[in-house]
Amino acid sequence: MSKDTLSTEPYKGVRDFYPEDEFIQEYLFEAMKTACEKFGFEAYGASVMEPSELYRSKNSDEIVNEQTYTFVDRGEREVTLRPEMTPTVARMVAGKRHDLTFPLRWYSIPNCFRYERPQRGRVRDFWQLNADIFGAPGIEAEAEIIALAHAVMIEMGATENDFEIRINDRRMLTELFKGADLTDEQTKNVMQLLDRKSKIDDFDAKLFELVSSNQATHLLDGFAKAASSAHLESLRSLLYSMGVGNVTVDTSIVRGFDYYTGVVFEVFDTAPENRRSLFGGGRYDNLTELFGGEPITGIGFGMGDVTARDFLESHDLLPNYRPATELMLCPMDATSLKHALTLAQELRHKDVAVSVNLSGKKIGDQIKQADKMSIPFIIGVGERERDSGMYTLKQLSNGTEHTLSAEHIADHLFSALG
RNA sequence: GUGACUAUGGUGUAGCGGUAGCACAGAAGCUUGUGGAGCUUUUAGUUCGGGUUCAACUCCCGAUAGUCACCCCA
Repeated sequence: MSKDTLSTEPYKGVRDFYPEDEFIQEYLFEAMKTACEKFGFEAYGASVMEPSELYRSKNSDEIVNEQTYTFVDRGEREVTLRPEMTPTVARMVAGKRHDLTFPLRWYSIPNCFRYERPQRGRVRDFWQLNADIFGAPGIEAEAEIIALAHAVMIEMGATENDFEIRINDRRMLTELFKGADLTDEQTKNVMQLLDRKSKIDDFDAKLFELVSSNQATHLLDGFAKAASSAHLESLRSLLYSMGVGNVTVDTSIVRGFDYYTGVVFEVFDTAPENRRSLFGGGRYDNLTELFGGEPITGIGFGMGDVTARDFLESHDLLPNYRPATELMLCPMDATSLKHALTLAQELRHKDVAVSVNLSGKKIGDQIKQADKMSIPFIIGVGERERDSGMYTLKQLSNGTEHTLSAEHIADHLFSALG
């Protein structure tokens, strides 16, 4: 490998999806899509490029988070590849607020970009299911969103034993912080500490470093008492009645520190070797205010493809690869190749996914290729088939063969595939 | 951004301070209409750059890349 040849490695932190990988990816997206549509959500989409202003904080000119891909275009406009979908959907909803019918149920599976150091569960180009309900302030919307998150997991083949949904309510914290008389700065720091609580073992000591001992005592007392709230208990019992049984209240769930204002939740893997947060979401009330007008309340979640994939892998839930191609025609000579091309068209009209082997190799090698590609059926096409119009459909998985006329191939193949 | 660990054909792996092996994959051939196999032949490698040494894939330093953790996680 000399230095003047190009590397075949993808760009740092991004992935290639070879057919086997793409197959899993499509399986994930299909599960997400199926669950969302069962819940009455409509799909939307947008460009990966957004004006950088969308990610600037209101007060300062700085990008809210430095971990973005940002560039200047030829018209001197500053452009950012979306690091998340929520500002985009807030922009879209705010822009058509008078035309849209609320409450709105929308979902999308966009790819997002973050300039971060890659590691397990984190890449620079990832896909994320975003599902949100806008304009429904009640507990029922919260139940629907959490039930949807649950349904996505179930759709991917998980059982309730494989994961756990932990819910909390930020309003409990807001009141507690008010009671302890925390400054905004302290609130932010305590939130961040709380978010890491399960990962560290000196939570109390750290808390005393952040706030005065009176405040810390007040907070710790509050954390101990605030095991739940009437709202959370109602939500949990509502979800239970909807068949969502693996919900627990966990007052340490805060979801980082951003726009969440009410109920927040996080989905955890219950596998002992992988007890981490898979994804989460919550209620946000002020997201559309950047665009003016009356605020629109929203609740939603985002589920990344990387952690979803890791979850399926560790629970042995990944689907087995199956190629899209159902049948390969294996011509034995040049004349048969032309014949195979017309036969292929005939079968394609009947919705069979047909490939014609163009290698010119011997029939044995062609079968080998089909087998390696996991294509389930082959038909050898030679002089005998051309003359008789009868073809032998061979199923490679078990070696069974059936000799059929062209018009019966499709039906036979589909019934064998099930 | 900080740190730790790793780096051998395309892939997965041995190995030793003194000629780099193996398996799979790839290519060619034998068998010529059911042959998915077998056999033969063959292609292809020590990440890069310094240093120590008579001699470095091996030891040391640096770079690069990957992995993992921290940070962050919108």
